[in-house]
Amino acid sequence: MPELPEVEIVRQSLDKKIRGQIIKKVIVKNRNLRLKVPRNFEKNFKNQKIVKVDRFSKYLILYISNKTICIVHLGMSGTIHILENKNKNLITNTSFYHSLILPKKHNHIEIIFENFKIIYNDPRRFGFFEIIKNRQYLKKKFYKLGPEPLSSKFSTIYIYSFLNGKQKNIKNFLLDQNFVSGIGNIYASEILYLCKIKPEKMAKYLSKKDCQKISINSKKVLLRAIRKGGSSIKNFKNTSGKRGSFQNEFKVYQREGSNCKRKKCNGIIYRKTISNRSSFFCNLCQK
DNA sequence: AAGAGGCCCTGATAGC
DNA sequence: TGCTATCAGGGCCTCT
Repeated sequence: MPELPEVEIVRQSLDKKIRGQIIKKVIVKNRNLRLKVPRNFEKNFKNQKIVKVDRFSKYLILYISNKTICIVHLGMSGTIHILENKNKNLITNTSFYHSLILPKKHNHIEIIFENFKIIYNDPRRFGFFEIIKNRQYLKKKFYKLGPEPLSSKFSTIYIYSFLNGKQKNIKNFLLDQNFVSGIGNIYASEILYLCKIKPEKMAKYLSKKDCQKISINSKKVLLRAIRKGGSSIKNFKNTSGKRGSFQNEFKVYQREGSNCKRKKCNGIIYRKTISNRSSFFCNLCQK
């Protein structure tokens, strides 16, 4: 569910809240996430300090004082909530993913600190928590993934040479984490709109200029989304104004049947299923 | 090797 | 009201 900007917003608020804090206890209520939560998971955290909350692509990386690393992936429906001790009903709303009311079901993991606890909620259970004992393994795990779209490695040359001769549409490539890591279904559509490239265009037909547009617009869209606090699609009940607002700026995503936002374009936004995922695009200005 | 498709899971919504 | 079908922001595995 969350793409790079949303995970980054969670990272920022989580780091602010738990960096330097000591974990009193961990409770796992359901181990059946996408990866089975291991038996020694709780023990690994007890009385340890959170050194830092980092991120690569859509993965959160928790550095623990005992030199282990906890990787968290939110999957499609994972959310993190912060529950303060003083007032059992108060949930700190530090990012768009935090609702003021804790969901009743699917609260799978609790990490308890002295004055508050963080709760991992995930109805679909596509997310996971993984403990990593050495950094070499972490490197190995991320090594096979493509560069982040925000990094300088995601350059015109990289894109052009990677896609050279590839018999697959560009939309699929933007979702392919081995090509570029962190873009998901919403931002893939938004990026291609800004590039004026239709999602079904075969990668091998992209010019260098197209690749340059992809490099530039990926950064542009994602950075703006981060500044706007990410995109909040689900309407949480009783959330404060701290939800993300990038959904208000979508040019194509979920705008099927609406007019193209480009001033001189009379196009209509279409939705088409490509490889089992929805793609949104303007029928006129994206070629 | 590259590319297509199925699958993991629950919940919200639309249509009959 | 209650059924069924479809869709949802991800990523892995298998088959060709």
